[in-house]
Amino acid sequence: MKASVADDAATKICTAIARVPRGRVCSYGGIARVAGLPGRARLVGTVLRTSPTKRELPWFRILTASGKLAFPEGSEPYAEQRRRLEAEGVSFVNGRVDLKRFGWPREASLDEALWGMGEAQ
DNA sequence: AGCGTGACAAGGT
DNA sequence: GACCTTGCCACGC
Repeated sequence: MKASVADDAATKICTAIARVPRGRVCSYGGIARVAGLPGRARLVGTVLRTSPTKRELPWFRILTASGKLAFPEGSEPYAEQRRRLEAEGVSFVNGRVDLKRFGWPREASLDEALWGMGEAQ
């Protein structure tokens, strides 16, 4: 099978996504940072879009830095993601999630998250 | 090999 | 906040 997305990077990204706790969310850029790939938010999107293993990941806990879902409002994917998030307690206000409240990692535990990945500078 | 596209983000207006 | 512009870079054609 084709490794597509720089295999290595994809693995790191998937690992990072898998770490987002239930009832919490993380931005694409946040996942990229935790994965040790700062500035590569789009790569996270590419992985989720192309990776066949996404079924096993909490892909619905990933959203944009502004707290909005990446899918167009009204689309089926949007509905499913929002349904899954609300099912685990993540609330929406005006179509967006308050990252200060449901975001992960929290500022205080960012270091810990990076250490866990063994990617801290 | 070149080019448009995209499940993004940060900075400026 | 909303909108634009620029940076990013893997993918497909």
